[in-house]
Amino acid sequence: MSVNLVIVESPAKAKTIEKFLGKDFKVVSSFGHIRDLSKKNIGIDIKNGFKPEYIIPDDKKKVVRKLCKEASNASLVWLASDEDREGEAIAWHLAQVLDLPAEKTKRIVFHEITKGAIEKAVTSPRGINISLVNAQQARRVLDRLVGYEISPILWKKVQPALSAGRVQSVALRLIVERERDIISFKPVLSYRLTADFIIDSADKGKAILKAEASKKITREKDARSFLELCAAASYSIDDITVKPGTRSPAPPFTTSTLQQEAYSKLGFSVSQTMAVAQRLYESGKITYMRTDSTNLSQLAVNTAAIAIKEEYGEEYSRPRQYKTKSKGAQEAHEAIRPTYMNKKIIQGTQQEKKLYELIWKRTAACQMSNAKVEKTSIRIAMSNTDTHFLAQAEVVKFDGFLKVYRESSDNNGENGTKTLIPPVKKGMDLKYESIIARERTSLQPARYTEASLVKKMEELGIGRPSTYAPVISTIQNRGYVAREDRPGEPRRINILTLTAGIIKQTGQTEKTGYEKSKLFPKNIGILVNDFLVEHFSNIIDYNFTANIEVQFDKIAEGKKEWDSMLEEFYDPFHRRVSSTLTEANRKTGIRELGADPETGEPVYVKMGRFGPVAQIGDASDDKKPRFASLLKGQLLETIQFKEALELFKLPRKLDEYEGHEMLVGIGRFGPFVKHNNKFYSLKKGVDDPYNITSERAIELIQEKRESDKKKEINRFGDILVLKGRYGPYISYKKKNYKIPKGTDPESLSEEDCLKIIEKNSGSGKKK
DNA sequence: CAGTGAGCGAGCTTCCGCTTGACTT
Repeated sequence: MSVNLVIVESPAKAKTIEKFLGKDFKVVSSFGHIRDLSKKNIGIDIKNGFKPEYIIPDDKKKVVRKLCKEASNASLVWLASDEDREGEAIAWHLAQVLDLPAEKTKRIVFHEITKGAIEKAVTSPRGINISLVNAQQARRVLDRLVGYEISPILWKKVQPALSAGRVQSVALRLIVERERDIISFKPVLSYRLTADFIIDSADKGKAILKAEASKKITREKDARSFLELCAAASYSIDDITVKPGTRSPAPPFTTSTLQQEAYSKLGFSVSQTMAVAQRLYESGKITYMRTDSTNLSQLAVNTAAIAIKEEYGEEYSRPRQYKTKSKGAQEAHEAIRPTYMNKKIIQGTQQEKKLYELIWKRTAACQMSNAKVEKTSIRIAMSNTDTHFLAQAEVVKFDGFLKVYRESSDNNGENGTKTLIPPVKKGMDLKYESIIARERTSLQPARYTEASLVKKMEELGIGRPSTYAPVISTIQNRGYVAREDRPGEPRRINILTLTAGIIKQTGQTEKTGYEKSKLFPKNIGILVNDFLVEHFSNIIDYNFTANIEVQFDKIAEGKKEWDSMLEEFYDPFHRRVSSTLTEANRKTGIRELGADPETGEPVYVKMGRFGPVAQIGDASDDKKPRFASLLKGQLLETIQFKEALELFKLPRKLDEYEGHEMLVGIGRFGPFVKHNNKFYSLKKGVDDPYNITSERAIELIQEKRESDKKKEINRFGDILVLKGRYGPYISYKKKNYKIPKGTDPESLSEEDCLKIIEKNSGSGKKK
């Protein structure tokens, strides 16, 4: 009975701590929260001071049973959940559920998992801070009220199974508003004026000095007259300035910055990063990966200094501590760093190695010296005008942290001036080799990537490290947004080149609007957002979370009662919920685009039951309107009249072939020919469903039959033995079955196949 | 998987933050 029981949130943490504390202590984990609001009704007794109805979720019952048993065997229980709002609540729920008497219970906290920190924590226990717990309850209840009162309105007024919430709805709003910025964006044309000057020095030979003119030009006419001026001018260097500067490293990783850098440097999605980091954490290679803190333990700072001096030399080491500056940070953990800085490389999968290396480098860099740079700018005057050219270069004099880590920049458009500056002197005369006026367009606002959305959410203080990845999944799962690529469109760029006094005009095609893995809003997402902006503008205000956080802080400080805070919020909120339910119209996003040239009937687009549709004519007793689904990527908001009419040209009938009609259409997987109930895909970039001929369709059918024949190993009536991408398999009545390992697919008889099918369909539970 | 576009209105959907497995394909 003389055992000390320590309860922490994470099992990996429990394992480490147990080692530090010795055999008088048993350390177990609660696996996060052990109780939550009931899902029945709303889980809150609103009329009774917002009393929460807590239940233990099914997947937590086993843990709780175990904790109960351990607690009853212990003489002292140490609640060591994190030192933030959620952690305090976990401790409180544990005390409640495990029925721990006050004299048997101690609350301890530590911010880093080091022997010293834990030993110190044990010497200074405290009680549970009920004000902090109440702040968490207020947070939890408010989120439930918002989510569970608004979502059902969407089911009635927009579509079933949709959702709204304090965090997800703001994330969605960011994406929708950015798309609108792009839609209304008008590119501004201008000319970029660059020159290559020749430097001829006796000892080093010919070199090129690249420079850009100070002038802003928007019209081709002006670009041409400027080049004419250039042709007549003489050039000389009239000023050289050299400025020293320093660059300092970025702070160590938090969840959000890790997600951003893993995305841009390694191409990991946000959820992928978290999954890989989780494995590194569980195998003891890195510290906890869900954190908003940039704090490093003293131990980490010291070991980093040793590792850096050993690897790069004394002059590269510069120990630093960082202060967290993000909004609403709760600082329960350290920054994300390697557990052991002396391990630069680890064993593991490719992904684990890459992510670990990234974390190691970032951590090392933040404990390294500043880089010293020298910025040189050279001004080149023209003899016949005030306009001048400027050549700029930056030379790294001492690399410092840049030796291991360079943070990726957001604006991937501008490529920094990497030009080396040849030896030049003030007053030197120059000759140009070429001067180019190149047309360019201003860049449209950038669509969010998963990673840049996380960055924005963190700036606004919405979401927490543990929820960034899930929220991004939610808005995709609801069909509000999709991660997509866009091929971009070619655009003709005008170029004027001056060489040897002669101006030549040429052109070049550039790709504009190319997008890779960006978040695009979908029609239903836009409708939901607009509905929420219209009826719940205060909830999806970008400052809503920041404002209520101030209230939560007051509760945490004991300066405000949590039920009265909720009442102040709920009364006007619920009135708005009721009035929206009775008054708001159904939201379909309907737009009338024009009149059908054939019948004169109105043409609409709107959100239908199965997605966005175009419609010709109105429904009446004797007439049905015609419908056609919008194509993937077409928005109700931007689709043009002509594009809508195009949709009605499909499906299109072709000639008969082998006694069956051929039909061309566009389905979920793109354009197809349907023949005798079988589907044949059109070739991407080759065939066009609006113009494809019967001859070409027959060709496609025959090609597909040929390639299917090659896949076929054997056939018994309905049962097919086929060669697939992942090896041989059996196909029967549109279902596929794995062939057991070590079986020769050629030798399978009909009976064998039936056995396999029977065996595998018996256990096939469908979700 | 390649359509549908309506309804008598059953019964369901949904939030945010803590934390990891338990299941198959």
